[in-house]
Amino acid sequence: MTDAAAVSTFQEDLKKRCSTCSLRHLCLPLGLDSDDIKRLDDIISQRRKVPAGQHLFRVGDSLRSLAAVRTGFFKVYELGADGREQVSGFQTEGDLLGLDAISGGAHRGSALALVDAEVCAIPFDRLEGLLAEMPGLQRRFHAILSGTIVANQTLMMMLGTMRAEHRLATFLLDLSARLGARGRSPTLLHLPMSREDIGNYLGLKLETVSRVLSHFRDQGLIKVAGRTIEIRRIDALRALVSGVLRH
Amino acid sequence: MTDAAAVSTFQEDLKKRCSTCSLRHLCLPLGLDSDDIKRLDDIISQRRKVPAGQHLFRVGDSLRSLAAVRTGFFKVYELGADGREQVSGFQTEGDLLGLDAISGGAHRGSALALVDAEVCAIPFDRLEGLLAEMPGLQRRFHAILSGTIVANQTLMMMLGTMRAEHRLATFLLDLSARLGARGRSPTLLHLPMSREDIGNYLGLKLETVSRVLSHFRDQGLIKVAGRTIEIRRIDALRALVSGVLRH
DNA sequence: CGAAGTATTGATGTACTTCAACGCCTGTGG
DNA sequence: CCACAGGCGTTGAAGTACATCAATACTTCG
Repeated sequence: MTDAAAVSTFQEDLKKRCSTCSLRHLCLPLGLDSDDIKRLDDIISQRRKVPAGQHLFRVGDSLRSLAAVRTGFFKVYELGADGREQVSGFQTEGDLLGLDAISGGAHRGSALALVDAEVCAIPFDRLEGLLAEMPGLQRRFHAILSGTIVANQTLMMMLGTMRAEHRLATFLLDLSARLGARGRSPTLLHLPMSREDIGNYLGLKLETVSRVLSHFRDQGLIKVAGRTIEIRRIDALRALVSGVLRH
Repeated sequence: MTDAAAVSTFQEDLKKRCSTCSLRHLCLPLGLDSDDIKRLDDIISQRRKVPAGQHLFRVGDSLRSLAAVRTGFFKVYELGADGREQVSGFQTEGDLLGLDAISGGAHRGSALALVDAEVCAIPFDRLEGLLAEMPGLQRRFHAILSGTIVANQTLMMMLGTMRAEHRLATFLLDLSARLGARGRSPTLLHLPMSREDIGNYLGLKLETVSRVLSHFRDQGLIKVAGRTIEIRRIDALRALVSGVLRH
């Protein structure tokens, strides 16, 4: 077996592991050699189950590990000065949790499992060591951090300028795209969070969320059955967001 | 001269350089040795002037360098699908520009100098190389990226839940704190941006910004003279934000 | 089944927007 | 020097999108 073939085999092996571990976006395609793969594998092989309703971490917990979501759904929220809750995001398969804790060393928010979930724990100190030695991984990690900044800015734009309908449409399309990218149905969504959580995330009240969903349903854009939503006319939702049907 | 003393001297030297270069937050305190300092110094020593009204970069420009603001004031904004502008932040002395471009390699927004400005350019490929070799610098850089995420989440919370008065108060306090941390007056603010820019950033219309500022003025919280604002009762602004005077 | 949490829908209230008029400042040309 | 134009900011009046309050239905689970 040639070296190249050996590397290739190892990469295939890693791909499988990462696939089951929902770490595709971190692991691939990095151009790793076999040693690198072993060491990365050691680090990311720790797993942890989090039952529905339990926290993966809470505000103030010190950062030991980042977590990559393998299965399930998390809600990350913060508490304002006056105790009000603010949902800052929903994480599912393939998403990383804990990035906000890198600055400061302690978690800024709490991560609650909305359904039974499993995560891969990535000890941060060991990851830092690997980053220094693996330029491809370093680049990928920076891209993830930067990508999180971009995603937040997109949400900011939404909260700053969009009307309720646009917000909901954007939310549904974003979820659809993320689930689709992970091999799930992009049209049949099982939202594990309440209307109130959605509203909180989008800067709306739960009644408004409900009303807008009903409105979409009446227009034939979606089909609503409790927390299961089927997107029927994704093109129309996109048109709504991009302003073609504005006003 | 002992090694320790040599290092200390070099750090002092770096501190001076970085101070003039507004890079204190990147350079210190890292525990660098003399070689490291030289190499970092090489990288960050490139400067560039940007006259008022000109762009440092525009959407789509490929990322060559990050930029640390030395003097002046920038507005970073993006264009939505329908062409509407969305201001995503104001950067001044000591702030880094271009972090959102790390993922994707191209700038997601445009950076416009609101007044004559000067920046230090930090070639990104060379910075990446240094990060791999300098653990302290790597950690600091990750902290900055993560800190940007946190700052954006704070803004998100603001846009999602706060009322107009709270937004303006938060905006003024944030600006005051940032300027104060860089040795400028925390109470006498020269805002180089228009009311429209402020409103855009905060998710409000320019008339609302004007009204709220007038309201603050009538309450004796601030003194307004065009784009110069003097904070007179910073405690009252803080109380407003923290919800003590809610409703 | 009953109870509690969650979702939908309606009626009313309000914070912010929109539309509009006017004042202030800066620069430009006669 | 004054006249006038064009930006920017302030203030008022009317409109609207969303919040709030409230009643009813659905869903889940002991």
